[in-house]
Amino acid sequence: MTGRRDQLRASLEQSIRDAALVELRRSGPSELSLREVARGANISPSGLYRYVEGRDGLLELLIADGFRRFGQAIGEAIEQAEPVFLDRVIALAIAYRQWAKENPEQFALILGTPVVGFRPTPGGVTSKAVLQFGMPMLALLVDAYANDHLAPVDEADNTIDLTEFSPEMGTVPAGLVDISMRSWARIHGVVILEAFGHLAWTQRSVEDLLIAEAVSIATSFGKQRPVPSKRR
Amino acid sequence: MTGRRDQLRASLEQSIRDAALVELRRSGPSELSLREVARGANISPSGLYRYVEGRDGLLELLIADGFRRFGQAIGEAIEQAEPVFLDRVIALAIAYRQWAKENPEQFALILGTPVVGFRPTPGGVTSKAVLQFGMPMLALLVDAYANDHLAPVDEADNTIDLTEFSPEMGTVPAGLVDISMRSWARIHGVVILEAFGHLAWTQRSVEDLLIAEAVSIATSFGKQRPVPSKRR
DNA sequence: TACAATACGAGAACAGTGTTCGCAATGCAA
DNA sequence: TTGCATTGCGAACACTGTTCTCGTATTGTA
Repeated sequence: MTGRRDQLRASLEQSIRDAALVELRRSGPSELSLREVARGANISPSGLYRYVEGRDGLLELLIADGFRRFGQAIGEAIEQAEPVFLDRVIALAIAYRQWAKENPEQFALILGTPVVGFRPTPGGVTSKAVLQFGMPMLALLVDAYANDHLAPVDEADNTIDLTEFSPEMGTVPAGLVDISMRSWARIHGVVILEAFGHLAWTQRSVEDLLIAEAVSIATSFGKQRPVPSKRR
Repeated sequence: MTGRRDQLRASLEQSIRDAALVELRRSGPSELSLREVARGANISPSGLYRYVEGRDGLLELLIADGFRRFGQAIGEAIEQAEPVFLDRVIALAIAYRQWAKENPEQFALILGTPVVGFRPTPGGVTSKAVLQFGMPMLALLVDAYANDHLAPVDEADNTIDLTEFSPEMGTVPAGLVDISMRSWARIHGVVILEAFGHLAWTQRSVEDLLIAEAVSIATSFGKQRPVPSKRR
């Protein structure tokens, strides 16, 4: 099982992962060069094909890794925040932006323009990672809903079966999924505009903008409670 | 002025534009092939360089064209809507999504992952086109504000000088620019998530989601007025 | 009209890319 | 030790963007 061959293979797989990440950070998603990765991993270009299914396979590796790390960062940020809906949404938003700023190439790789010719394998590594990514955000809402921190959700609406994606989540009211997607879209909208340089023309603080969005999300969907600083 | 040479040049320039658009629609932004465009325009690859400054120049052409057409589509949609804030925001959102769906490659080109190695020339074609793109959205808010359709905006806040970008707009309260960016981000967030396939896992209607966002934007920033269907 | 200047288009060439194929060497199990 | 699957490599192929050179065609001018 752990013969010499397996050890070498494992170590080389790691080298390739590392070299690919380095190369991604240097060149961006669409310019990622297989030959350059091979050089970084001290292997011939053709030899790379024993470990990776061409360029698309390498990208799938990086995409899965990106979703996994991004989701983990978000999950940790939410858990470390006070167990209050508003605080958690703000923590989520800030963590979302921070990860995007710290990993711009990987952020662009997983949530930017899809690399054409690449379709994630239905049951493959990517699909699983995408769920690991999305679950902390949905769980935040499911938790808040269970703890009665959310404004009433239309339960009469049909429910959505998520067991296929996340067994422990089970079935969830469709309204909750809508809220989740809308909240995600709002945070994502600000972050991706900034990440791709479309807010560069203004001097306004993007962080302030993002926090305003988070507060707005929390007050829109959360139970009304007095906010100490400002009231409108 | 309009000698034979100028005619040929103008016609070939058009051919190149057309061929580039066709090629973009076929292959996507990062795979756009200069040689393929040359083939489509019945010219040699090297001959293309008499008309276009390499691949980046060709992309700048397409980016400028995309921003221009996108902005125009949005502007027309807003003008054709009833001169009511809510209606106009909904029209904006729907037009935004529709253009993205009808021009997916160009949408990805102008608002997706930036093509690395490409930086828009400061005073060049692109910068101008970006403004043509953004102005209808900002104008929508400036108009609504002037006509007293908006909730009070903090005027004590400093104002932002836009004469550099748009002479007729002049200086605008910073709060208005913030609202504009936040509104844009909310619509953009939904649309780009859908465009890049991240909402494919759900069966919920993205159009419903988007309209809900538009309504929420209008009620957040607009003057309160009774809404016939639902109240919360 | 004749000429020089300019613009133009094409072809060859270069360095780079992803990918495939066959061949030798190596590790492993029988 | 023998047989076999795994591994890595080099060569090759068809591409790519870009540059350079070299005739040709068009233009403005003398």
